[in-house]
Amino acid sequence: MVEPTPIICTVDVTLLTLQDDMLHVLLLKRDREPFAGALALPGGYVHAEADQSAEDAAARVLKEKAGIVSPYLEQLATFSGPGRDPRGWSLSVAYCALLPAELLAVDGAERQLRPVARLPALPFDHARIVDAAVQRVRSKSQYSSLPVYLCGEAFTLPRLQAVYEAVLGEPVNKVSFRRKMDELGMLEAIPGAQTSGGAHRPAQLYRLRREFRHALSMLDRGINV
Amino acid sequence: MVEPTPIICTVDVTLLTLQDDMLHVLLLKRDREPFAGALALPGGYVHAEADQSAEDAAARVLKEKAGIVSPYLEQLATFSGPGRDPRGWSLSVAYCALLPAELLAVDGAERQLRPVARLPALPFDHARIVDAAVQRVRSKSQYSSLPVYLCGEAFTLPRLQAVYEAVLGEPVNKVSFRRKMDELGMLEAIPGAQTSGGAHRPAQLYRLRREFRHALSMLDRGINV
DNA sequence: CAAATAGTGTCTCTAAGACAATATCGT
DNA sequence: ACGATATTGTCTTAGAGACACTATTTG
Repeated sequence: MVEPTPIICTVDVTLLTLQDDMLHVLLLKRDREPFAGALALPGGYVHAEADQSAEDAAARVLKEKAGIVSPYLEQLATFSGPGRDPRGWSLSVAYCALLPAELLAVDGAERQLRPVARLPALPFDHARIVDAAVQRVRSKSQYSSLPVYLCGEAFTLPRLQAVYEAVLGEPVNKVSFRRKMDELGMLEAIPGAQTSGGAHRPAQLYRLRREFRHALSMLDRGINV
Repeated sequence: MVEPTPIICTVDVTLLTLQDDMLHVLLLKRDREPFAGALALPGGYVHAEADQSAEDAAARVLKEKAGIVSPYLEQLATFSGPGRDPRGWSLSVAYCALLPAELLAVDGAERQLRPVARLPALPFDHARIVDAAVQRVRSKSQYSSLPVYLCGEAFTLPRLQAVYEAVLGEPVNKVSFRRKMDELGMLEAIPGAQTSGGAHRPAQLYRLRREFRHALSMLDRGINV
């Protein structure tokens, strides 16, 4: 058998963040064909010369096209077929990244955050990719600490709870939430650091324990690939 | 920017089955380079001309190389990099299939079932792929009905429980198991059908309800992509 | 009826949610 | 002291597991 027809190999990254307590996705204005000028997910070719893996390519694309280095980058799924890209039979490895909104610079035209609940029409099969990302994040948030990636370095428990609620789209029980966070043992109170300003009791600030900074706890469900 | 260097696009399928109450994986003797003669996962190029998607390619490979049409075929993850295939920078979309052992014809030399707990050395990164498949199946079995794909058409509850225990590698509570199966409402007793032969009470035979034949219940955890 | 496995009833234990009391701020 | 939000204590409830009992077959 001979080498088959080359296949277009790309990566696409769904970068999710929280704005106004709603999940938003980063969209970039495409600067070349196909779909030049349209808003789309950051994406690009896998470069055999530059990349050591598809994940490397995703990180590179995110850095080059959006100037972002995300601490969380997870492979979602791979989408493929003859019809998803007008250039021909293509295959795209989709990734999902999470970032606190504070670390995200968006300028009006080129980079935009759009709420995932009201997306514009997207080129390729990017709508399906965003759907898969949101579903994955929701699902993992039910049993893992994934939403901490949407908070900054320091956060209060009420704030973290609000983030969980925003991601899950439903209220969570306060007592159970705190019990769970306590059991997980991933957070530590920042000594002496508390919120201030409101006309009410200040809240304790927490941060991820060092051991968990770069290793998200999945409760050993073995879901992550 | 010009089109980048072509990338080798393949699929690999981890077909798991149960033999002697242990998970086994199907390995084929490779008939061409690289690694001709070695045992490896069924795999092959994605054909832009023939396949409508990578999943199609996986189904085709399984059919052509092993003569199998699996009712369950799930995308696992995509593995890529310059070093995993001696032919060059390659990308493989890995799939996981499940099949009852009765439907699997293995001849001594060309096709073999090997226990996942004692795998021979495998070419490429096939060992990692099998690991990912086993992990995924174990994980999903904790909250879904996935193991029914390892049983045949009809099965008893004690048998199904044994399958769960084999997959999970730990005993499961009989009462809870039956309660759960009952709640799920996916099984139905086959009227009048019972096991026979043993010197003991016969067991009721069950089958998947029609609604669930081709739609595995994931308990709405939204894990599947 | 004895042995063996199938199927069920029920108690206990654990985890999650509801509810409400207490704590600590700014005004 | 009052309003507001944070934090904690405890009761209730739902689900999972332990255990033991009943049921049905063959020899």
